[in-house]
Amino acid sequence: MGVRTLTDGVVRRTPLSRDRVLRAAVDLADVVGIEALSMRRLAQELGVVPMALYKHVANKDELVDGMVDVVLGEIEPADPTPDWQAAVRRRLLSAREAVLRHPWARKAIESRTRRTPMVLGYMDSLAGMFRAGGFSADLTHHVMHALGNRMWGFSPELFEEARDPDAPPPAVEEQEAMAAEFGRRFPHILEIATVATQGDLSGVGGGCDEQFEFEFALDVLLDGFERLRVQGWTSRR
Amino acid sequence: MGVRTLTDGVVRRTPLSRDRVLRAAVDLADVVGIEALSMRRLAQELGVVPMALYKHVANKDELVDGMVDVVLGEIEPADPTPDWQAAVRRRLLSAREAVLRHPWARKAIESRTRRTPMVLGYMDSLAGMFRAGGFSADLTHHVMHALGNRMWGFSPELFEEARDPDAPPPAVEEQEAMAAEFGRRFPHILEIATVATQGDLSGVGGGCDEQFEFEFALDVLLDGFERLRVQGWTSRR
DNA sequence: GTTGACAGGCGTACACCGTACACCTAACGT
DNA sequence: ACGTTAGGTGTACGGTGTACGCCTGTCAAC
Repeated sequence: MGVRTLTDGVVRRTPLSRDRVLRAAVDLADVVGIEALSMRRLAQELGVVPMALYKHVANKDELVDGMVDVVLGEIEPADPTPDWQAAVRRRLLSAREAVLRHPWARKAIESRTRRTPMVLGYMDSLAGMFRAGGFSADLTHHVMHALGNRMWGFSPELFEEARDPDAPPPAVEEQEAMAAEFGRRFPHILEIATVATQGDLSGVGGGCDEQFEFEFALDVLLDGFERLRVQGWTSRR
Repeated sequence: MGVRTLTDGVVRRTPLSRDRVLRAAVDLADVVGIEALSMRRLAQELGVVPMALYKHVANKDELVDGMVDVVLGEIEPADPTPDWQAAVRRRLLSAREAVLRHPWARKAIESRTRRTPMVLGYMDSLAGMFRAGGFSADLTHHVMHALGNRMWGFSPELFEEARDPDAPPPAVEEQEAMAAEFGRRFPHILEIATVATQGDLSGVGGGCDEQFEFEFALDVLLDGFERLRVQGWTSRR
């Protein structure tokens, strides 16, 4: 025991803290992905026994909640602008940047159900931007719902690339046969993919410019919102 | 062993099949929720050993894919209408009904990454409705992305009710104190909730009419789409 | 100083999960 | 009559989250 005391006196770990745990979790998830993030793995990364984490985090769900809060903390604060549309747009693109820095954040946000103060704070400030832009509380409410997950800076990936990266590209003839069969069954999707990739079908679905899609949808929504606002839209009740 | 043969001859289970497995999984998930659905539990429900399932389903992911396909099979097929907007609207509301019948479907669809033929078929037919309505392949592409998960008939729940149902309602004074604190930190959300619930704050967030929110957002999008269509919108490339 | 509370890290243990692998058997085409 | 095979069985492995009790270093109060 004396020995332990001695070495303890020399090398002392910086003690854990909720903050250190969350940061480590974020860093780990950035590297290995959210599905490979386990309490055990995280503990190992921190040079600590798994149960030690539970002194700082109630359970894994709360850990993920905290991780989301960390990401949200990276979003630039709202800046006051007379043009609500530009302001909201800028804010959401900033949120998008934060989310894109952490590939796991999308899934984490989608799966979360608890609304932490951080989450509420963000939503509140966003709602405030609409209010300041002249939206009624009523309209603001529905507009927030209409934004949905896009208020976190992402839209669902319709064609998430499930391509196995180290699988060899299939033979040309086989590829053509599959394309033919595909085109017979799903002609419109083929057509869309052809247009989107300018004819290069070698990675159907992987060729979507997600940033463009996000801004496209966002602008459709914001324009629609503005139209409703100027015409004094109100839910009849 | 003779005994076994004898009883086997008398009571013979109807054999498993991929279809029976999927249906049982859907029914089970309807009752216990998707997170309580395990291969073991499902096998038990079917009166079979867990590994037996793997003769009909490659793994759990594929099982869930199949379950989603079952739900998608409940969506009413497209009906040809000159009015693309009404047709799409009707279709998505039908999809919504199917998804609402299976509370787990939302999460399952969100988490799925593989696009089964059934999924592709649905997306293809939806894209076809836009094409038939006069949308260019280009615009159809982006419009599908903009729909996002709403094409499956649901939008993200911003305020999923995390309320513990058997927790006793807090004392009135305590509730008021919390409301006061809440209002100080999140004034706009409080405001919105007040409007949405007509002053009854006894279940903030739980009072949203999801159906209304879905249709509201959908209409904003569809109207925006129509506007882009008539003005001949095209992505400059 | 001594002591006692306590915050925080440790170790063990449990129940559950998905699924690889070997086996056994009933049904069927030849 | 017989080999093949589809489909259900049993066992086992490595992983998960986390409940519970212990042990120790720190620090406030006496």
